[in-house]
This record gives sequence, C-alpha cells and structure tokens, in this order.
Amino acid sequence: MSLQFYNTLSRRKEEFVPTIPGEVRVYACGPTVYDYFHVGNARAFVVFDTLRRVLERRGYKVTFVQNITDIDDKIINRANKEGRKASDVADEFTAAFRTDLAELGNRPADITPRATEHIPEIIAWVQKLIETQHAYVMEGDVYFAVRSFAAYGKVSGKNIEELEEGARVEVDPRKKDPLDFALWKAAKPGEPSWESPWGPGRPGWHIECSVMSMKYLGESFDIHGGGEDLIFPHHENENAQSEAVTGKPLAKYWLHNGHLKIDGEKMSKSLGNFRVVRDILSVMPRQVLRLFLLSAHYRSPLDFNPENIEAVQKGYEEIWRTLGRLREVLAFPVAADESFDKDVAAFAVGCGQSLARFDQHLDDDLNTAGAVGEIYSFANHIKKMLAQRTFRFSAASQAALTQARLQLMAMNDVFGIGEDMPIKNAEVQALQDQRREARQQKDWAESDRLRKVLEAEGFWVEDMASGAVLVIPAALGIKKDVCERKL
RNA sequence: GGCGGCAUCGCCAAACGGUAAGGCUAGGGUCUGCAAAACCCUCAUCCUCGGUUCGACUCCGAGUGCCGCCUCCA
Repeated sequence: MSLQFYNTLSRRKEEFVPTIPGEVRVYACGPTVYDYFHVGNARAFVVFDTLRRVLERRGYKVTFVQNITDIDDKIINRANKEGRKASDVADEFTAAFRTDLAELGNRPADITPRATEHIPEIIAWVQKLIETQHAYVMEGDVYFAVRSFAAYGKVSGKNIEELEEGARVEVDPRKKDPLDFALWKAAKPGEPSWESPWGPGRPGWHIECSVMSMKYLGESFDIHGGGEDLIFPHHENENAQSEAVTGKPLAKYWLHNGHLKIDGEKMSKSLGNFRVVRDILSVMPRQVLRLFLLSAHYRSPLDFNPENIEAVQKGYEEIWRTLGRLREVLAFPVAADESFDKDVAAFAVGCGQSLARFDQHLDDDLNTAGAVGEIYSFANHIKKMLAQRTFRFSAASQAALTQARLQLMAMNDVFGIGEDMPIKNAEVQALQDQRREARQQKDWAESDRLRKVLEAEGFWVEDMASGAVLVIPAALGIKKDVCERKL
C-alpha cells in the first residue's frame, strides 16, 4: 500500500505524492511564545514529529519547518501585566519551548523561523497584497479583503455567507467585510513596533506563517500541519493571503490533529484546564507521554486521564522489559545445542510479518494506534520465544534475537521512545553471578536475599523457565497523582 | 443558526467489502524452591433504521448521541 494521508482540503484520504520526487517539504505550526506549552500543544508537536520520522523511514528527504510566533497580542498582554518588555517574554518562552520540546523527545526542526526576524519579508508581502488589490489600508492598519479572493473558504470548507451568519464577534465597522482580517496592525502607544509604509506597527497573526513557510519551502509545498482548531481562521487566512498572490495553493496536503481532552473537554488555554508539559515530564517519563499521545489516531480525540495513562505506562514497561530480556539473553555464550532452531526459524518469520504490519499502519494515514498495538504484539512475540522451557541460545537464536532487538528499537525510534538502558555496573553484575551460584547450590535463603538486594538497587530479577537468571534495570515509574487538578 | 468530525468488548483502540488486531482490567488454569515474570484459556457482531452488494463494522441515506469550529487556541 502506498502512503496515504487524510487531506483537510478534500476531506478524504489521498495517496501521498510529493511535488518533487523523493523530497517532502513540511511546515508545522509552532507555538506563540507567551507561556509554557501544554499537553494539548504537545500532541500536535509529537504527531508532526512522528510524521516527519515516518516520511524519513519511507526514504524521503524531509525539510521540516516549525515556526515560532514571537510577536502577538497575548505576548504583549503578558508583558504589560508583568511590567516587562514583550521581547523578554518572547525570549523566555522561546527558550522554554526549545528546552521542553527536547525533553519531550522531539527532534529539532530543520528550521525554526521567528516572526520578528522576518519583518521585512512580511512587509514586502503585505505590499504585494495591496498592489494586487487583495488588501487595503485603513488608518495604519492593513486588512486582507476576503471578497477579493474567490477561493476563500477552501481550506475550512466554509463559505463567506455562512461565516457571516454565524459571526459571534463584534465587527470593526471600518472593514469592508466583517471577515476581513489584519495583515498589519498599527502600533498603539507603548506597543512594540516596526517601521512600515503604513506607519509603525506589527504583523497580524496569520501573515508570518505564510511568509516564513514560503520563504523556506517555496510558494507551494507538500504538507502543512497543525491542530484542528487552526483550520479556521488561521490556515484559511494563511492560504488566502498566499494563494491570492501566487495563484498556487500554499500546500498540497493539509493535515490536522484532533484535540486532547481532559475530563471530556478540550484542553485549552482559554478554558484554563491545561497541564504544561514541563510539569508532566517531572512525574512521568517522556516515553509514556509520547506513547499516550500516539495511542489514538491523530485525528481522533484523546482523553488525558489517569486510567489511560496508567494503561500506557504498563504497556511501556512491557516494551522495556522485553528489551531488557533481550540484552540479558544476547550476552549469553552461544551453545552448540541446536535443538531449538526450528522454533527460531518460525520466530524470525513472525518478526518480518510484524514489521510489515507496523509499516502498513503507518502508511495508512499515520495510524499510530495500530502501529503501537503492533509493537505490543511484537514484544509479546519475543517474550513468548524467550519464555520457552526448551529455549536454547544457539548461533541461530543469537542471529534471530539480534535482528529482533534491532527491529524493536527501530520501531521505538519511529515514536521517539527509544532509550539507552542503563549499564549494569560491576557490583550488580557480581550480585547477579552470586545469585546464580546460590541457585545452583539450591541455597534459597541466600538466593532470596540477593534478589532483595538487587530489587532495592532498582532491578527486576527474573528466573526463566529455561533456567536463566535475568537482571533488568527497572523502567522509570510514574506518579499516580499525575492527572490531579493541583498539578 | 451554519459547517465539520466521531460513534467497535468494563476502559483505551485497530481492522484493502468477505464474516471483529492489540493493550489495560477481570475470571479460570499451568509453570515455578519462593517471588517476579511467563504461558494457556474465557469475555463484543461492531449506536438505530433503511439502501447498494453474492457478501458491510467497512460504501450510500436518514435518525440519535457526543465532540469541535464559526473569537485567541495545537
């Protein structure tokens, strides 16, 4: 099956065909930096980070751009409230964004352009819109004239009449049409501003994304992504102000992720029911958070609650445990006993089938829920093999298990949940050896004592049916109160 | 009021139109010096009603319910 994505433009799944064969240009909406980002924001970031990894896994050369909107009403409001400069607020939360994103396990985008570093380009684009009669100046403000762009509404599937009927906001009577939106805002006293042909001011909300995406990816690129709440007005307007000038669609595929919910409601800044990622990561490993965010299809709603998190936590521990067992077993000396090799051959076939299913899920509109399910199944496949009473570590098992381990790690990498397992130091290794000795001597008292010592040191001790003794570093746990209101 | 999305086991969540993955939980059992772990078994006919089809969870229509967007929002 070929790669498919659900395109907001057509409202259906489409085969993915990049404009330039072998290359994919992706623009994902980043944050407005006026606060730490929350788990709902993180969902979008993780989804599009995963999209990028999947595209690369598919062999594409990916250029991934994620903007930072660092000039905006919300930033100015916060700065005013705290009596500081807007740029200080923006700088602080830009730095926090980068830190938290790295902590989350996202790879940095290839380019993270900031709005304030593209003012000349923004002004130039606004001028083009004025020249082409798509925008008009009004007392230092510049507005985009939605009626001047016939395709207005194509991204969100709305039309101007319907939008006007449903308008819930008081309109500025100076505008030609209630839906006209600001490209450039005249500065009020004390606000940060830049010189422009229309007087001092600053960019409107949508223009920076149009200008920066086209600057780095070209006038028409492959994928534009973001949360579904950005479809209207943000992406609609982005497209309008771009396509009005270029005559080309800004992006070929528009992908939008569903909302994260909490207590059945959308998690959002305005509702005040959000948890910032910075805090969440202090109580659970990033792997658990990522696995949770990817446990539903990206377009489905997903509820952030303790039960769901706990189930994911257990699932992650199983993946970890499997990797731990593999590491232990692969350290065994290879034996000449090949009596188990028939089972090993069947096992290897199963591994290949599992990988095929994994990729099929990802190809099908980034079905991470299915792919995550396949990881669990695959881990199970491995554990089942290792648990056989008749298990023998021959050259064949070594080869198959080495391959399986690489495969499992590669699968984890797609979701950014890979992590190096701590090395067991000499002391732990010695305890493990002593315990094996004790068990061979049937010195159960000593054996039990050593297990307790190892467990206290943070290791899982497992005696396998085949007689092997495994000592695995315990996975990091989460704190139960992770979803409590107080956090 | 307009537009859009979703509706699968107690919970989460998949499934080219051919007769329901997986995880969590629960119950039963096996293995084990103990413990942990593991292994085996059991547990849904897919919101309702129509239609298309040899055949539909999977397509179409209507209804019901939930969510979102129409204002800043990932």
